[in-house]
Amino acid sequence: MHTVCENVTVNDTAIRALQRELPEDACFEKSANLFKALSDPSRAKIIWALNREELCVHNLTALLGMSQSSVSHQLSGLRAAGIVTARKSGKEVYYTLADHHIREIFEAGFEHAKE
Amino acid sequence: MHTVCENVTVNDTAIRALQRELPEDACFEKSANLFKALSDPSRAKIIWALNREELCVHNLTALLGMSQSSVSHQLSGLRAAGIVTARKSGKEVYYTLADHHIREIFEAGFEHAKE
DNA sequence: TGAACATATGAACAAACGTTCATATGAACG
DNA sequence: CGTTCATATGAACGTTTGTTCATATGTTCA
Repeated sequence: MHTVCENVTVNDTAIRALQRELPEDACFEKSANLFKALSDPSRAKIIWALNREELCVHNLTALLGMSQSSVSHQLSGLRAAGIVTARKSGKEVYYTLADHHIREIFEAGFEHAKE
Repeated sequence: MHTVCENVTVNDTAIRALQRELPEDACFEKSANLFKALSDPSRAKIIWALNREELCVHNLTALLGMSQSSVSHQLSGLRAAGIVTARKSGKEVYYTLADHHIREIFEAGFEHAKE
């Protein structure tokens, strides 16, 4: 039997109880992927901006001082992750946040970050 | 003058207005760092477990099927990021989530991730 | 003190990431 | 058509990240 440190509040059986509740690995991966989308300053800027209004790639580029290529690459990742949706209008492609959960999670983290 | 794609809803002056509201880079970095702490499956597991109860390193190791070293390294990062706090008791060190904001943000993202 | 246990930490390494550069696609308009 | 503008995409590159292995620190107890 492997050794597990014994103490008053948590013992082996408590661990086993927790283990039965432990969600599947896939859950943790999905959740991690969601947070990963928000875990880079450039993406955070993009998301902050899209949380204000629908914007096209050029707008984001001009607003955030990033290169067009970088913005485009990041948007492509965000779209693949289901964070943003794209709407094509002539030459331009307009992006928006995909749903209100994203807004809420981002806002909660962003507000918390500035103490 | 640089070119910005013109259209009905977003024009140059709207971009400039947004730009004035744009938070400082440091804000985005802090926010990104917060989300980064939640953006890895291993850390997500650790945080999920600590969201249930205070646990020592060995407990986490046994519960999550990770190596002791890996758990320790991750906890050290999470502590540096202010996500968890440590309490020493004899040989063991017990970890807890640092505050309720972390709980709420993690729970919101975790719940959203499983649709 | 010395052995056993719990945790921390440094070096090494492969994998993932974010940017840039160059170029491709595709729409608008003369 | 050909040019210009908006966006996408692939390759290359340096950086960051997460894990492992080995070892160090520190505590308990005989």
